[in-house]
Amino acid sequence: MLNSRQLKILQLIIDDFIASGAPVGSRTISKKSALGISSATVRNEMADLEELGYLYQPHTSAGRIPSDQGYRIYVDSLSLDKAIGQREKNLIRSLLISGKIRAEEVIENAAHLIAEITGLVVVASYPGFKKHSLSNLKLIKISETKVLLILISDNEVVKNLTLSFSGTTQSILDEISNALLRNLEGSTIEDITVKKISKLKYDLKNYAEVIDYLVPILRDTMKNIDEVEYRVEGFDNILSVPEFSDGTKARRMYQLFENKTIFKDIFDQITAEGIDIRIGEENEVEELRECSLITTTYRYQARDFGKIAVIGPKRMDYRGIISTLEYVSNTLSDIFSGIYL
Amino acid sequence: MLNSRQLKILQLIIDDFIASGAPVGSRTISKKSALGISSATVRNEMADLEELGYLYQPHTSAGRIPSDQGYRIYVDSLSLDKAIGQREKNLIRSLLISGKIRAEEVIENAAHLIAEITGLVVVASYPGFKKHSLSNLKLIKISETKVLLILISDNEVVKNLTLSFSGTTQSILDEISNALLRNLEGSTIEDITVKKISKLKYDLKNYAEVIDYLVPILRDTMKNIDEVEYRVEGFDNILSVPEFSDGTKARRMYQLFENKTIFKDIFDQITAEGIDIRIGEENEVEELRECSLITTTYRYQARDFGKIAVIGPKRMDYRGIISTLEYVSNTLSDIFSGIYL
DNA sequence: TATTAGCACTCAATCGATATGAGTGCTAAC
DNA sequence: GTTAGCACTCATATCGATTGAGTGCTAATA
Repeated sequence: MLNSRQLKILQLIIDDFIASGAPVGSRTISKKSALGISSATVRNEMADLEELGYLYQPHTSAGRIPSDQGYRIYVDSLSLDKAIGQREKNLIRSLLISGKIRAEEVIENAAHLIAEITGLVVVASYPGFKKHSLSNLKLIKISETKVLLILISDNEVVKNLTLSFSGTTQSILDEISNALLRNLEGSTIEDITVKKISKLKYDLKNYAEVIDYLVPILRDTMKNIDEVEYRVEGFDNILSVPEFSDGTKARRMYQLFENKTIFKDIFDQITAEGIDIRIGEENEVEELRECSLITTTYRYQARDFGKIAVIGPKRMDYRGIISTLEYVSNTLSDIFSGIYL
Repeated sequence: MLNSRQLKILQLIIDDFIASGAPVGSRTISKKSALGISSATVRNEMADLEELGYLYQPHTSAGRIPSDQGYRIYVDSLSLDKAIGQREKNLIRSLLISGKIRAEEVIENAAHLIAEITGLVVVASYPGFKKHSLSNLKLIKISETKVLLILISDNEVVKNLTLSFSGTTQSILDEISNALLRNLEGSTIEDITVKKISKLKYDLKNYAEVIDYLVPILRDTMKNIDEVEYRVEGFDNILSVPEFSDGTKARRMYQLFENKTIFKDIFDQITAEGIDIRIGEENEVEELRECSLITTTYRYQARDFGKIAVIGPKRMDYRGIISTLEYVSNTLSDIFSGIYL
């Protein structure tokens, strides 16, 4: 479709636009390119590229701006060789392997780091929970009226739930905990049903009354476990991006990031491993139609995938972001596979 | 210092400025006031009020804007009768007593609600931890290499800490947990020292080796417990306030709210119970010099106080905010004193 | 046939001059 | 003490002219 000179020109225009944010004129390209081509020739090519839908003019006498299609060609033709150097890689690696033990903290670190490097907003998902099997469980007395339920999945995710539950002692709770664990260990968390919990009564005949009281409370509480949680880092970066710095837009963005269900939808759509790029209108989510979204997956333990997304204006440094994201997600996969423990 | 007419005029000017955000002229006040006074008279009074430092003009031919001192007089002279009606009170009460069990959730709810009502940013502190005594403790195995330490204070705050700790079983951990609790129960959390933990060795001679291994890990982890944590709600509101909606200012604000140590300082300064109002330059924190900060305390259990602050432009609805804040904090005190359980 | 120089044309952005009007301060009269 | 009246100030809005970056088209050139 595009000959190599057209592609070259398109790339130069987009590079320039990403850097400057202003429509790019033919003279700029004529001077920049090593093609030895006059501005008039560039103009002709530009007119062709516009006809093909890769560029457009905000008004007649202005330069060209890339369309979503233009960005798409540009991104697809990017070579990522040496987009980030060994020094940056070493820095990233050393910052991520910083002795944090909890997976959540490692992920927050990673998201924060990417936000710093890219100057954009980063959303990261924590490892899943409900589809994993229960590996440990404990009931702990908080006060006369409250009990804490700790659930641990086999992918090492910890959940705290508080139950309204009076008139018991820690030693009773310990016995119940042990019995519950014996009965439930290995079931996936979403499979823990009233039926399974109720079996406990046979196991702990002495506490039948307590169990009857506990069962409905447990069931209600388990329903409220969130499947996946998200972390947003670097929101303030977007406030410096001219495209979003006006109050109304910034506010809409903030509300977008507050609404975690949207990110469930976004992440659920992305099934392929590796880098996924959505430019402008390619985003199904209305609110992101003016943005580009670059997502990557990292492997968390054997079967689980976590996701990290960078969100910013379409005018972003795709090369650098893709490389950074790839490198960070690989490092995370390494960390979670236990290589650095 | 001020006669009653001057005070009345000052109040009218500030009311108008709070509503409109634009400098207030003499004609506006002359028409509005029921004083039956001409604009010329108002101008004379305004000139006096300016001389006294309660008003100023952004430029010669503009109306007046209240100074920090002006706001101070205004706020001190506010009557709060019926600032919020019974209907609003009932609504607030019913939304707060919504069956949430965890104190953190109740506080988040409250902060969110205040942010909604006031249209401003709300910062709330969670109950303290370190100065309270330990009431329960449990070590729970997460994986071959990780152990979860749960600490519960007598004011019902729960902390999770993850330790890097291999080669043990849950039943050993249970024994250690029980022994630890026996030794430490009742000590305040900040008083838990290596010495106290080390005593364990006499208690659990069989596990001396495990204890030796555990002690330094425990000590390091305990050091990293945050004393107080904060919740920020309604940041997006500030993006709609003209005074802050430009990108740079909004960003600085965001970073202010991200930096939780600043709120430790701010809250620590406020020692009195009840409502505390800081207007503009009255704030010690540089970043809040263009804002007003209204803080209130609620009683959390017997000895503990939590704090909630509303932050916004000096041009804010003091009457409504103070009343809302007072009502919410009283309701929280009631909830935490157990009245609604 | 592809390239380019040249030129007329477009249009956002900038600038300066002018007008508008909200609001003041002062004075003199009530 | 209050107020009508008036001159004055100054931010803001308006309008026309200018500028300049950039285009599209045409005709000449390689």
